[in-house]
Amino acid sequence: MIAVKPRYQQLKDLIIERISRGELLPSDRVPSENELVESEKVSRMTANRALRELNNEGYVERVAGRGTFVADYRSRSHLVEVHNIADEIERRGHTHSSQVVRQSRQRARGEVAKALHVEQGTEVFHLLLVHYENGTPIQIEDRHVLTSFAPDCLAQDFEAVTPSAYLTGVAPLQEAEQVVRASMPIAAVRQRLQIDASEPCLVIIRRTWSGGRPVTFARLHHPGSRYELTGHYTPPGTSRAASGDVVRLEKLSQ
Amino acid sequence: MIAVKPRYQQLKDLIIERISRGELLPSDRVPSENELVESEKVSRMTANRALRELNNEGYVERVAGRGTFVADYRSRSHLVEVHNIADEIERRGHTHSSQVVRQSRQRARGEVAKALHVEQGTEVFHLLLVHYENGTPIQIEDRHVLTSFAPDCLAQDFEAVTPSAYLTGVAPLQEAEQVVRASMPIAAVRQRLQIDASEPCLVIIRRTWSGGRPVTFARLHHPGSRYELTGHYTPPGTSRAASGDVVRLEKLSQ
DNA sequence: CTCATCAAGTTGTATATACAGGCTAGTACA
DNA sequence: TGTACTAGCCTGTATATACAACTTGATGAG
Repeated sequence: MIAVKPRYQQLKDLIIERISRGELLPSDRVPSENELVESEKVSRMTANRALRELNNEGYVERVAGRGTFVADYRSRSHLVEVHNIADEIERRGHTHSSQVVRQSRQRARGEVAKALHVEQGTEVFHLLLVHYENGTPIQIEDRHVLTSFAPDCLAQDFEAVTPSAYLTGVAPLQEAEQVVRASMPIAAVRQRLQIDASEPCLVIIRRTWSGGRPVTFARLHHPGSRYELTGHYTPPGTSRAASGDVVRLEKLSQ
Repeated sequence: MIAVKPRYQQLKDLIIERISRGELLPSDRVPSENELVESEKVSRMTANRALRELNNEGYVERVAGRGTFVADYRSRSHLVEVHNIADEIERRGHTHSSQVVRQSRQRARGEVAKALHVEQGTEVFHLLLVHYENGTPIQIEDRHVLTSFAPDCLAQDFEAVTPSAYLTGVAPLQEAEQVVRASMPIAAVRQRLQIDASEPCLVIIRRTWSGGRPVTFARLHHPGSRYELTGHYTPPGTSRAASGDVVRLEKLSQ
């Protein structure tokens, strides 16, 4: 695209860039329309359009009389929905805990190498955790992460901060792809989820991009009898105006 | 909400209303900005904002130099993603067929009445179909529809036109809610899907609204070994501008 | 000290105006 | 006949201006 972007788009890019770089953190104040008029030499209507669209897209929250503020990741349902399993459980009023089974450096092969777009044998981090809701196993998280993306991955305490929360902090998610399946688990999975041989698993296989390339690949196994995936959709035109709170895809986390 | 809506929102509502009523059909021309200036006594910028937002929300397509046109339902990935199973299968280059097992009037009770917000015992339509991909069963569609929503439901040939396609034609979808589960099916389901007792099902339970109230409630059973749900998400700020084609939730159909 | 009032800054909306650029149909010209 | 061009309509953007409504903090009266 050689054509110059319109001015309002340049303003949007400018602010998204500052947010992505962590220069502006959630709930920080974003330059007001009049400040943008001065600093960027645009008319107020142009600044208004930029901030208004960023608001519609979920990047910022605007309050008449107060100002414009960087939206909390949590409320950014347009960006990849960032619920980690811990939040999800706590929102239900239950207690979350997790146990790290494996946290190691490992050579990617087969499916993993392919999913992460790396050569067979490339070193990646491997995490294996079991998440519990009120002491009952609810998810096995089997995750591979690009070493270049999160170099300090081995030093993290993932029983204190979930991988999802950690990875979100390392860099903003930009794209996600997931597959949901129903399947019978192997014995090792059954044992960790404490389910019997007749119970299926809801399996989510998720790949997440940042900076244009896949950075993490996760397989999440859930006991079929204790977990379900819910989604709720409302089109922008209708209830956006009415309720103001649109949830696009619940429980899609990193 | 007693407060009057802003003028640009009134214009949007006006046009959405015309589309919903079928007065404006896909690819029909929508009044131009200047026509709205005259007929609605607004400034061009206000008309511009209304049409621009309708464009962003997927209701219309705009072409500089030509005009504004009602978008094809199919391309409205913002509204509830309207893939019916037949399209999905044909896109894979396979052939779709279906068999109607039951198509009747029935009294709603229990879960169905609750889901559709009607009294126990209210008459609703009940559809039970099996969908096949290349002759192999891929989905059992167990659907209940409000009689007031689709009065001619019993007269339809659902082996020719899928319920999803029919219902989309009757009125536009406005809201959808779904739950995805993995579970072991009962014998009747196993038999219809031609699977053995050790195979789980991916079950989608979906409720769809139109005009502010639930109009259809569907339970979709898929063989776990032959079906998976895929989703791909790209945030608006990033690839919207880049690719221009954002798919929000694949395979979510009515 | 407390409460009411007010000023300043902010967003939200609406209008008038202007120019650039895309598309189409009809016209003029060869 | 056919081609080039242009007038007219369309969207897309940008600016200047105006007023309303909301929020906060300061100021002043009681």
